[in-house]
Amino acid sequence: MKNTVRKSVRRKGAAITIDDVAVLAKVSPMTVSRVMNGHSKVRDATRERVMEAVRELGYIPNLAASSLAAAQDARIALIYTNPSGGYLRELLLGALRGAARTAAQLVIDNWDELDVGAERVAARALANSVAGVILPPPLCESKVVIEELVNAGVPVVAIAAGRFNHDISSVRIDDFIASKEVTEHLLRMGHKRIAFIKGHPNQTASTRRYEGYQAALKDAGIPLDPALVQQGYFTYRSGLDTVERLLSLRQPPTAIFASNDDMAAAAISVAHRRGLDVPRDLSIMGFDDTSAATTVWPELSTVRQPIASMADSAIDILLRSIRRKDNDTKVVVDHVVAHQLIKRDSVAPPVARKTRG
Amino acid sequence: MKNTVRKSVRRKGAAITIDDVAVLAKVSPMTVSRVMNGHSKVRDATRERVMEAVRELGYIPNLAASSLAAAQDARIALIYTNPSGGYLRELLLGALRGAARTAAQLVIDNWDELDVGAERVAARALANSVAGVILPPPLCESKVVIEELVNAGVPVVAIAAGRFNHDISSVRIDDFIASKEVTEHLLRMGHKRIAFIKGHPNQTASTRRYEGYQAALKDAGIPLDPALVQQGYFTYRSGLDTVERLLSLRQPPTAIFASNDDMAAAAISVAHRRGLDVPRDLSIMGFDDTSAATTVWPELSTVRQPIASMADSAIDILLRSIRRKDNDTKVVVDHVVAHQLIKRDSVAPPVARKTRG
DNA sequence: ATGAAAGCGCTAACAA
DNA sequence: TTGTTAGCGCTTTCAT
Repeated sequence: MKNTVRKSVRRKGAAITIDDVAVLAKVSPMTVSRVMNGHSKVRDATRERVMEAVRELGYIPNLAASSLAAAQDARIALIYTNPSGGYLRELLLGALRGAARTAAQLVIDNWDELDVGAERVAARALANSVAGVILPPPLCESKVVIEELVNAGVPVVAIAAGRFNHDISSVRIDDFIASKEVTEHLLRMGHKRIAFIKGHPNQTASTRRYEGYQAALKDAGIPLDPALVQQGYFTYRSGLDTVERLLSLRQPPTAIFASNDDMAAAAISVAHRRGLDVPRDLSIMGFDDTSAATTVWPELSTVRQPIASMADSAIDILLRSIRRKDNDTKVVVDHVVAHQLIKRDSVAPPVARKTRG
Repeated sequence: MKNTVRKSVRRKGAAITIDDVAVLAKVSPMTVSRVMNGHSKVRDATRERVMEAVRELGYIPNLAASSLAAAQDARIALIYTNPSGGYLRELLLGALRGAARTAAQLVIDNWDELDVGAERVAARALANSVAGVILPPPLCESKVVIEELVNAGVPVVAIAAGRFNHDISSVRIDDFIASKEVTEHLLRMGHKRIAFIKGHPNQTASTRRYEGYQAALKDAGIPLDPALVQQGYFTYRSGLDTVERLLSLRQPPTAIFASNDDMAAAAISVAHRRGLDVPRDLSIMGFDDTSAATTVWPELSTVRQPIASMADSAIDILLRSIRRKDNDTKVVVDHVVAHQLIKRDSVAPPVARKTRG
């Protein structure tokens, strides 16, 4: 019949704290803290004892307390525009995971309706309220936003920006190589007339992907046919329009490489409406491997860009430079991660066609 | 030339704290706290002064500190399986917003690969590590998961469960009414042969939607044709198969009502492949209004289920019952929110058809 | 209506 | 290698 020791006037929950563990393991709370955080300077025997107590009590550290104490509670913003399809979902999932892992506080915001002036104002306000910012395209290429943020000394990481901009850190794949590989894959299947649907012109990644396509053709000794290159905008709608045009050509392509999955999905739709079989009559490839790629029939061959883990990494990078903030060295890194060619069902060798005339 | 008062050995950032505001506003930190939290007992003049200081300093409260002090730092889990399309994205966005608003700590997890035994184990572990759980379908109908969680006394809220289960709270729309309205919309347009694609049989919402369809037909005096009712599974793929069957009927439907947007999108795809124009030759309606609805052409008429704000509400409900945990009264609520019929381009009156024979 | 004191659970710095 | 002390920024309780 032991009395509950009321340590204080307050104390709400009966949650297990570091002190409980410390008592059971017969060490100081500090040692428990060290064990939990993987600090090396703890004797193995001690560590074992602590872990045992942790397990027995089902102890889970209070993130709020630890961030507060460690002054590590960084507020990180993820600002997006154009919530294009599965892209945002991946982004969120990754950022969330990173935030949970590091006890960072994630602030998500949408700046869809902002003009340049409003963007500047918003960026300035943002700079005052967060310790770091994650910028997916197309925001990661907004001069005013970056300028405001950088001037305010807020570390920024651009996700999937297409290229490294030395002002801010970036996490990206090599869009050029990836795109080249896609084209080469199509080439290897025997395609000669490969159309390309460009992405939104305001994004560098679009350019890089186009360059990859060009490079592959050049390597293969195939001249680029301007009629086969169409300007898209990463939207499903723009895919619809451009593919219409492509398939109305007197000499239509046997394969279409769209700069993202949404436009590739649109290509399938148009092909079907015209009575074409995919991939028999027309091969189609996308880019990104978002959920759109597997929500169409046939499923899209595409390039996997690991958005989620890229967002996760972005948080690490941000946190590193936030904590180093005392030093005067500005840390800007360019983190290039591996992409992966995903072969599904939207690509096949071209069938021999009756030639006109 | 005043000296910086180094309050302590530590102190990392130069973040603005409640004390800074208090000094500027010439009040105690406590009053600032009250103003920030909207407590009523503050004189208007005082409140004004504080707000002024807050604005001038750009003060933003430290969530970690406030949750710690208020002992309000609840860890809330959102467990999902079947990351079906835009659904998860909405869910995340809403939950995130709610978590940020309330300083709850969100834990996201995927239980896709778990069998019943593993689910039970996972649920038990979960019960020990979080203060509340949000369960979207189909998990919100898992007997073992709910049982473990409820037995452990962890408050749970089911999102979009289709009906209220008195063991746990729920946030949902009225699937029956919504579905009835969809069918009535189709009926009003003049359709008589309306096919229905059921959702996954393991989800009550599927049943409710089917019942709404039946009720509308009955009210209109139209007998239900079993051939027009197909079993789907909420996946794009299942939509493909069922619509194939539907359109191969000797007397095909003039309209298809799919239990979610993914299957409706599949319907469009199949229609196009068969050379049918949507909506001229075939009207199609979806359900949920996820991103899939606007990532197809023509854009889908559908029912908007406000998943994001439902997730947001779920956090409130959870928090309320977590804080009330001291009391012995268990709080279980059924929160039904409004849905909305969204008319876009996939529905039109049926064209007169040549009758056979 | 406002303030003072105390402490939420944890960890950085320093000491031993 | 381990413990002690002080305090992160905020809100509770209690006093005024």
